[in-house]
Amino acid sequence: MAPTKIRNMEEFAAISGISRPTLSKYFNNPDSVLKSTRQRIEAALEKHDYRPNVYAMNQNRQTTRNIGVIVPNLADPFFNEIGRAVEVACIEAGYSPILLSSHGKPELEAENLESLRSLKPAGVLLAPFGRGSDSKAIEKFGKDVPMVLFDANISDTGAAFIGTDNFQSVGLIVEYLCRSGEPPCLFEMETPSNPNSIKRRQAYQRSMEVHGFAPHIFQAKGSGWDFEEIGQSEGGALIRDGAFPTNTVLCSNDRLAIGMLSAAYKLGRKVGHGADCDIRIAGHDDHPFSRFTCPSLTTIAQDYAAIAERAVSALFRIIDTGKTPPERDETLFEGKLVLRDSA
Amino acid sequence: MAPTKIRNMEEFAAISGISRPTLSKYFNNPDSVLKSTRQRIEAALEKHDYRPNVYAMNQNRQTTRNIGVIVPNLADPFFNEIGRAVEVACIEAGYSPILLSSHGKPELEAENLESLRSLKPAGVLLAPFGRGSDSKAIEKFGKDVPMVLFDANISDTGAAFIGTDNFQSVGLIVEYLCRSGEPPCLFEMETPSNPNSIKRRQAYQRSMEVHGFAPHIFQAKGSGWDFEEIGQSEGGALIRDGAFPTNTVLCSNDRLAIGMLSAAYKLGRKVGHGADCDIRIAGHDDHPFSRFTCPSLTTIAQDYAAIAERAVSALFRIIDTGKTPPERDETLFEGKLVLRDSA
DNA sequence: GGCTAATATTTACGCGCGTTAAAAATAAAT
DNA sequence: ATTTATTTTTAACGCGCGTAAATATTAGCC
Repeated sequence: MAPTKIRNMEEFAAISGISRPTLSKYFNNPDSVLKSTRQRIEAALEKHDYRPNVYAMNQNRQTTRNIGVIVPNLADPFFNEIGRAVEVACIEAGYSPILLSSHGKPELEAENLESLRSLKPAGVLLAPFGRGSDSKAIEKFGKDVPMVLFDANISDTGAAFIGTDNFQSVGLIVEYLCRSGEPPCLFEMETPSNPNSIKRRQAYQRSMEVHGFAPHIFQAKGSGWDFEEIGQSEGGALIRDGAFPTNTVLCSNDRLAIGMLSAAYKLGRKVGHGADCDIRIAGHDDHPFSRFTCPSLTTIAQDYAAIAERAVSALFRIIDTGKTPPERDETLFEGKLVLRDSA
Repeated sequence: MAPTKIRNMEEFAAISGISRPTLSKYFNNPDSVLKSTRQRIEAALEKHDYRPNVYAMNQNRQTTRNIGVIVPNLADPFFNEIGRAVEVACIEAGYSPILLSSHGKPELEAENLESLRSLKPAGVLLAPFGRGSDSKAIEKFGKDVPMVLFDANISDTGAAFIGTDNFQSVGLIVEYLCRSGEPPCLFEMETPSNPNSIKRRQAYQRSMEVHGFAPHIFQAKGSGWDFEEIGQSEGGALIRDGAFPTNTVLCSNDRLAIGMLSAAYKLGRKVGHGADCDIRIAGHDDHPFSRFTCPSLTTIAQDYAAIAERAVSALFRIIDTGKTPPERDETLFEGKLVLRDSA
């Protein structure tokens, strides 16, 4: 905020009385210089408002302080929240996150990886599509750049995977539903784009067996990311036709459930666990809107914060040590049951 | 995808038989070289997979091909959609959009502007908070970098503003509500963070006068971005207490309406325009979820695509001509009435 | 005060590309 | 074929900073 405009580090060195190499060290790591000189630099910084040229900084550096973060779709509140959590964790660690969304298009995922490549990121946090992902491209990328996967796993790809234990979480809600009423049917996509869906289906089947019930799985046609639409049309048709053998439906994710709740309302079916209710509907993910559905949605909350924190720290361990640990870290956090009115 | 790894433009010049300055021209604007040489370059590019170093490219350039896009909150589907539309328009124009979210925190808006500054963007598209924005910082930024505002206006700031005509849109829905039933009350935030809210209040008042009705405005306490929560608690209390003098409520935006619908459901009030309904609720913005609320929400759809296209073209006109037009472009697009079941 | 270890300065080179000016080559026009 | 306009090549410099090596300075500790 001073009258003097500083054009480069040379000038700032002259005006601050600190040598340029020392300044360079400071900007790359403020703690790498003596406390007294750091204070001198920061005092001068206050007065003269100089910022090093980002492009010149990164040009000669083998690795920048950029962290790429790629999620399948920022419009999906789940990825928005977890993306945000990851972003914050990176900033706190002194890195510059670059958050990219593939907007629901798997081909954009590979493109995003390529644009990241030219930014020479120190590491990448990737929530892959799973099915639909160009897994070879991702694997190749992971060999060049430190990469940690989260939310959805691709086996043997990336240095680590952090996600939610679908077997635990689905087991939890199936157990609750069985205990509190009729056993649930499962409603999911026919060709789920997300590998978690597959895990959840398996978990559902296993849990039902454990409780001594026959699993009933209903798969909605259609693909893409319009889950609410599909839940409404396909799920609504199933309700209307009385296709569900029990009065309880577990949806593979909240967005399907939201669509189905909408359909149930239109059909005049009362959803909930009250004596006067026709059907129970539950979801998975604790979508931000599930508190405001009619009725509010019983679901499983994933531990965003823990997943983000762990994914980031796993990545930084690799970046700091400079080598991937021999054993691939696969950490699964537990989901928590969120009881609301719909089931 | 070739075995040879090219390290820099010099090597690529050698291997492709094109001189380095010509390559440099090509990468900055493929159309600036002769068609025949362009084809030669692109043929070589296919074989050898070289990409110029982004950092070295931008280091000496006064202006990059980066376009900064800042929205208040990407978690809000409205900004997500319009941000995405703007992003696509930039890519189509051959620029690299950098989409930043201020995550609902006005102080992050200024920070985002600062981080953009060091990226030397060719231009910036900003959807400001309005109230809460550091309008001086924004104005100052606009003097240094070509900047176009969208969604929310700040007078005399930036080279242009593109948004929705709230007077038209609110007039439209008020007219519909008056014509089809009891005149609407207005439900809004006490201290709206968005200047559109203020415009909508004024538009509501004027429209009610035009139709010969007394305006009834109800303001919810609370601030921040948890509109659904506020709509549910505050709006729900108003319904419960019978505070609304008519049976129709126009919410200042869909997210408030979604919260209010949730509250109405909990209270057992039937929402809609049927004879058996207790209350009508309408919104504004055509939030992606408003099709799936219970009942589906009657609202106003903004023309995202038109706003994005116009904002981007206004910005590029400035960038291309190198100077801001003498007259500040203020374009307002009309909203469209979306009739659904809630009102 | 004297010693050692840590830190800062001086000097100098290189990164990959933008950019310019003059010379050469090519294309377009007559 | 000749002239003219346009494009490409050659050659060379600079950008702002990273980084290395040698030297000078400072800090910490008996």
